[in-house]
Amino acid sequence: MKERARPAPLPRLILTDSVYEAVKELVMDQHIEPGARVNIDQLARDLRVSPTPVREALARLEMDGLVIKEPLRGYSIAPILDAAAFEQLYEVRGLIEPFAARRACERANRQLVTALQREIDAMRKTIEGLRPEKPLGYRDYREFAFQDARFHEAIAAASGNELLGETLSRLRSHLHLYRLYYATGIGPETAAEHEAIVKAIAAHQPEEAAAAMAEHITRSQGRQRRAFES
Amino acid sequence: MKERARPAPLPRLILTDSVYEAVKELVMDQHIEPGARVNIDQLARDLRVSPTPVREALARLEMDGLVIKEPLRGYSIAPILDAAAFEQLYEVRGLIEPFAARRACERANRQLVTALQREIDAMRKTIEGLRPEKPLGYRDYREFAFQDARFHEAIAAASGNELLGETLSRLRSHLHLYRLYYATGIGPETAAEHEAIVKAIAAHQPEEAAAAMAEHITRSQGRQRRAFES
DNA sequence: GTTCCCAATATCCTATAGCATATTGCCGCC
DNA sequence: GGCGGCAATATGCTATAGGATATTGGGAAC
Repeated sequence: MKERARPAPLPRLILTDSVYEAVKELVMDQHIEPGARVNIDQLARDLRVSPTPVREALARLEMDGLVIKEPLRGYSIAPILDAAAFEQLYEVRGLIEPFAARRACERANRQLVTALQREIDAMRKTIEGLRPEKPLGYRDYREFAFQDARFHEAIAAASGNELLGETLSRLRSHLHLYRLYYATGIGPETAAEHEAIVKAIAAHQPEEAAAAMAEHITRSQGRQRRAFES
Repeated sequence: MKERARPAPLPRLILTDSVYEAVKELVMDQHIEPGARVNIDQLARDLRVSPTPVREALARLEMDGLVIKEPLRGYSIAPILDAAAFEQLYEVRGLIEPFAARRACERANRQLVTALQREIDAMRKTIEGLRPEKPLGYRDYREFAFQDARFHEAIAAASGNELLGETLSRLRSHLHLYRLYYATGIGPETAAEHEAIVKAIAAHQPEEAAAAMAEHITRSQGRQRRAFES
């Protein structure tokens, strides 16, 4: 028989998936800075896995635009969004998201409204939980960014067009944008604008919902842009 | 010294990229049918490479949605578009492409117009080159599909928003859609509709360009849908 | 002092071997 | 005759070793 003394280094689902998520978090949480080289063997040792799943994970992340592979030099973390890419991202969001909001409103039911409202409440709770005297940790920004993302994803999913939601989450720059939240400052404006969108959906007014979403995207762009230029 | 008698099995750029393109063509050209299992080792032997680049290529293709990975069963070719996904694809295209056409028209110059016109002429040449008595080979459909794709990509690229073009080409279903061209039938309608778009762009009429593109998408959807239901 | 060349190093890329798990066919049992 | 369990097989997953190439540092020549 064989002895079973191996310490089981990771939770073990599909190793490649675990590595993919792990590296994604590593980048998004600023533990690796943009432009830095990524050594495959080193990363494999750190995560206690073999290089093969690391390679597969990096190949996926390259499709996400989060890392860049140069022919015989290896992988490196993609640079942060520049001003032009930032404007382009919001132009595409401004095109897609109001459309998704209109569709979602046309098909909306009670469940969707309560789910969206629950997300808003959670965000308000996060904001209230912050102590002014205590500096904001990256976990605060992280939580806030996730709540924002979940709200927008829920609307896209409710549009009845799955491809629309996929297209939105594939906007590779979303991941980079997450990093920007660090500088954005967490304010109650986001929750208020979300509230306006939900109100229009609850009233079954598709055009109002689309307009509220467009307004939200524009204002969000303005907030991020201010933080961006500093 | 070392002897150099190795036969150099592939052109050798970056092996992973070559495998990626090779598998993509294999699927798009119907050499592997949807739903079929893909054996990594077998594929590696066929292409005369080691399993590692095959793994990386398949990981990328999974992000494209062209193959599916099941936990401990391996990869298989993604199933063809169903009717719902087909309608969703055209809904998204109908949202994005007229916008791209409007932007491209606003920024258009002489070069763009001539480039687009050249593409249309090439497509007309392809159509005229077909002999009625000779059955259409897959190379004919392939050539036609590529010309159509190049036209749309050129407009998206000219929009001034790179992300718009990337978003469009990332619509994973485009690859699947290519397979549909086999059943669509090649007609002169496509070239004529392209012509209308270019005419609007040449006249610097952004709204007309957007309308012409929207009309083209709708008609294309109708043509494909007919072939789709057979 | 600067530039060019060479060597040493590091890293990626390829290949192969061993392990774990899912699947399939067969046999026995009910 | 149908069903459940078991064993054999196939396949994907992990790990490690060796070869090829780009990069970097030092030394010599100008």
